[in-house]
Amino acid sequence: MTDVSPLSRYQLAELGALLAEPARAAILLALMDGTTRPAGELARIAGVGAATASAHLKRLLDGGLLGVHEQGRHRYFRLASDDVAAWLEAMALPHAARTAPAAAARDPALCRARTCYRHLAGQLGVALCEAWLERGWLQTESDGMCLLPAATDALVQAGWQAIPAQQLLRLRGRGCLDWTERRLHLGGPLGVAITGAMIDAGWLRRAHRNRALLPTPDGLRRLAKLGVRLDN
Amino acid sequence: MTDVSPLSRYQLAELGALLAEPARAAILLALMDGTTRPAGELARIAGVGAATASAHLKRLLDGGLLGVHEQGRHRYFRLASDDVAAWLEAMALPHAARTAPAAAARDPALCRARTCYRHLAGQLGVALCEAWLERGWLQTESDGMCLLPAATDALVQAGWQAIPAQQLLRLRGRGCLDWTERRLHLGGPLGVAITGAMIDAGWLRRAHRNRALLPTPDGLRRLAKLGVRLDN
DNA sequence: TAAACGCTTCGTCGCCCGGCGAAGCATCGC
DNA sequence: GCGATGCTTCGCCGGGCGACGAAGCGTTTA
Repeated sequence: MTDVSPLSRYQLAELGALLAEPARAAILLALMDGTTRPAGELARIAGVGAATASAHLKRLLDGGLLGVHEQGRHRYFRLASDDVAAWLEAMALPHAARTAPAAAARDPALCRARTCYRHLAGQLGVALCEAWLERGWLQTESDGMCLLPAATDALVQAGWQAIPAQQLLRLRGRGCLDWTERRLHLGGPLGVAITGAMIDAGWLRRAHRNRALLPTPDGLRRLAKLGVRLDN
Repeated sequence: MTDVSPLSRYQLAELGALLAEPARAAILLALMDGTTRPAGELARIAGVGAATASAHLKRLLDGGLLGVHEQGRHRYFRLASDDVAAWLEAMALPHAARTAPAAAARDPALCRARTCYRHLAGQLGVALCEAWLERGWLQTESDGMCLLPAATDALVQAGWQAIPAQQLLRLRGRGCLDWTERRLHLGGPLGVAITGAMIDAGWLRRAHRNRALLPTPDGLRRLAKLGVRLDN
């Protein structure tokens, strides 16, 4: 059979094989929050020895899923890009289809708002993306999205002061498929910048146990001013 | 480490393992066009013996990626759902990021329009979805999308007669992430119905070698009437 | 300079699993 | 009813790979 598919059986199998080991899966999941961790810590998280972890990390590196930053005798690993994070999120789709109600019941906070890599996802992430598109604050371009001045004006009016408007307008965003909502939310450098600033400003608070983000009462008020509301 | 992630390391590894074998990957890719094929044919496509293929099919079935329809001494396999097809498309993302320009150069037709499972994807699919959302013909709901009467009126006016308007209005659609465009196109039963009817009506023609869809001159005219234009 | 540390490489072991042929079990056709 | 056909199950073999300990290498600390 001639494979003219954009992804050949071998490439697909190769990608699958990278995930097919619990130790490697654990490493990737640990880096999903955008953190950068040394090899030793990842070995401990994965529950394997240093030698084994080193082999896994080399394989993930060669496979293009991880990036590395060498510093002295340490090697710090991170996900190669936002794309990889979005891709890992998307991996959860078949699983989510089967267990979505159960998962929602088990951890509603995670469905309401969480980090996807380093940007905002969940109901709140989707609501923000759609509301701003609706209002014309966010514009889809050929590849990605960008903010318009109307948006930065509104942000400043809502008490935003973390990042200068000029800088925000230069950042590019990108749609990222949300596995619980099955709709797009705002990722890319723009999404990361906005989310990080909202956390710093106390609009959102990181949960300790997982990737959930907890909106503060003040944050909810300010977000509502920006047209972003949670349904329930 | 406590895994409170919605997808545990073991679940992620299990999903990866399902793809990690070229034979299984070939089976899944062969079913990506929405076809239903008997075990023997899939064995031939995968290039393995009947016994081996049977084991692979059982595993994919247990993993929830395939569905089966028994008829006499034949067993016909298909992808379990549109979700699985969308998920497989999404698997191509890290690969597409690396080779997107090359792939586009190699097969521009595939990027312009193709089937994703059984619905329209590529530039044309994204253009259709966005144009109809823009015009208010397509409405996003809590889970999915649906067509509004304004859309069916326009379809009839453009010469559409394949499916009665009443029936179209009842079908549900769903956003499906496009791996070349990184934006949503219209999938789900609604997307499947519209795409199938467009092919039947001669607006689009299936390519022989791959999943590309070739718009006919007549089809392009009618699509333009419906607000759907290809950029280039 | 020596010892401690973080990580990788090497060598080895053991298990998992993909491959096949043979046999078994249905169904279809003559 | 009998053989052909499609598929599954069973048993076996072999290769691949994940696990670890030991050794090696470079960096940091004392």
